[in-house]
Amino acid sequence: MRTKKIDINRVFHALGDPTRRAILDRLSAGPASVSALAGPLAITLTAVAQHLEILEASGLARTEKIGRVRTCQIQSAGFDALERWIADHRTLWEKRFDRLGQFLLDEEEDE
Amino acid sequence: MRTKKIDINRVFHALGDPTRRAILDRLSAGPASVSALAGPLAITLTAVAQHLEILEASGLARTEKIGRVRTCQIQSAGFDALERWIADHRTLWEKRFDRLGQFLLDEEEDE
DNA sequence: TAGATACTGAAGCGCAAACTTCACTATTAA
DNA sequence: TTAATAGTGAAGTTTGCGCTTCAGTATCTA
Repeated sequence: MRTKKIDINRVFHALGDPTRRAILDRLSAGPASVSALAGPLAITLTAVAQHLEILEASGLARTEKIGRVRTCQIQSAGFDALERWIADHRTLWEKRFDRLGQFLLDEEEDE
Repeated sequence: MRTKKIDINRVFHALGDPTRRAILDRLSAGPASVSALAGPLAITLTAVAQHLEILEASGLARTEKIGRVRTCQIQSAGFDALERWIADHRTLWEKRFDRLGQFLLDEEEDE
């Protein structure tokens, strides 16, 4: 199964906005129409549609229009890319890390 | 060991900027001074310092000034919070997910 | 067929955020 | 003690982004 290529830059930008994360929260509970998403958010339908474009382009959501209703749902591709990015960076720096040093710094931080 | 509370909003905002991710890339290879970080980036020292403030506030980096040199390094707290967020949201929606539906959608996507 | 519903497109507004400049302080080196 | 280095602080510029309005189009319902 081939997977669409995800631009990690888009993913981070998409997740940087609280409203878009709220939309993803809502979609976590299951698919929803654009109107349903707009409901609890105090913004216009247009604004929601714009957020959805960004979420789609980043691979975090997918939408499909049937009749006059556009149904939206979460997509894993964006999340996969994000987890990969974290894992990559983590291994890089954890490898060369002075664990004692960090431990001491963490202790000191608890003032 | 008590851990400092991380605001996930700050984390996402911090990671939303490519320059800040470049700084983290560089810090993955080990600690660096502000000047060293500014070197390869085509921006002023002041700009780098501003990015570092944001990275610190989000728990993605820590800095310490010794003499006239401020040394910067990666901090795990921000990354931990990020991974937690992904894990939380993933389980939420994966639980109620129609796997066959997604499979078909993924296939269709490979045009 | 008429009206309501569900969105779309284009254009514009306002603010936050990234970046700059420049003057300044503190530390180290000659 | 002079000069160079490393970074800080405040203030201003500019651009992008989230949002709005408003005028459409397509679809469904009575």
